[in-house]
Amino acid sequence: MYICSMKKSSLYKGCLEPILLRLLKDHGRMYGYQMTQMVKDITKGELNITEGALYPLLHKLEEQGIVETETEMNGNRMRKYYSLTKAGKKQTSIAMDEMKAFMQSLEYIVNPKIALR
Amino acid sequence: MYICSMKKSSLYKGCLEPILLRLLKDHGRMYGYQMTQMVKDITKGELNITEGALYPLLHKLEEQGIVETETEMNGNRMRKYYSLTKAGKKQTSIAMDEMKAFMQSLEYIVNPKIALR
DNA sequence: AATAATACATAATTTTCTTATGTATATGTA
DNA sequence: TACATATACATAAGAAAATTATGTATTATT
Repeated sequence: MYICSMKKSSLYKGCLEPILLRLLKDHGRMYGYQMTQMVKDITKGELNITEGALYPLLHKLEEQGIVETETEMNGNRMRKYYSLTKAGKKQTSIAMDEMKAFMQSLEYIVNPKIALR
Repeated sequence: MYICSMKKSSLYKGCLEPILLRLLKDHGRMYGYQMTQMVKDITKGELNITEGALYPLLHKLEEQGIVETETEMNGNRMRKYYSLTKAGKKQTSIAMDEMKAFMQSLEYIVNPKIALR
């Protein structure tokens, strides 16, 4: 075998939806590009959401009634603002509980000494 | 829209490989079924690795020279033991660093007050 | 003037699961 | 003893959820 310069495959696969829900819960009303920048900022450059993942997911969430949108013009440039619906807030609450359980599970696995009694 | 009993979609998508590497790093030599049971145990039933995800991944890791195998009989029943190769240990070290960075990123997002200075 | 950043969108492809199915042995239980 | 469950592997079909590539267009920077 040979060691190649393994490209870091994305671990956050599967976590993108709860991440976006959390952002919207905390910041109320955001547009897509803003979400990518904010996630990059608060994770110190670690998590970079690709547009190909972001926009289709936002569209799906809108279809499902989790988020609702308002399109605004910033100069000549469009911004599509997303915010949680009532159902979306309920869903976010569930998703956050799941996330916390998931993160605890990862702790148990990655830091067994600390996590286990 | 209507609220359905949302099935918890698997958040650990993408994390399975580092999870298995961590297990093998900590426990040295394990067989597949044992990995599923151990993960279920230490996560208190939260993470349930399906066989359809587990075995193909183990085979891939073997192909890549990350793990090596020894087949043993337990009575009349086969067990295929996996352990990290030298290259696998190096890869595990990298994967663990990535995992920790990822987990920190999730903390930043899910617990912004605690995580941010 | 050219490049990078902002801001959206979508299609093709790949990765990585879930679900279903199959084989076989061992164990617990009614 | 028969049946269900647990142990132990494997693989195929399908779905989910990304990546990568591409496209349009405006604004800011060098």
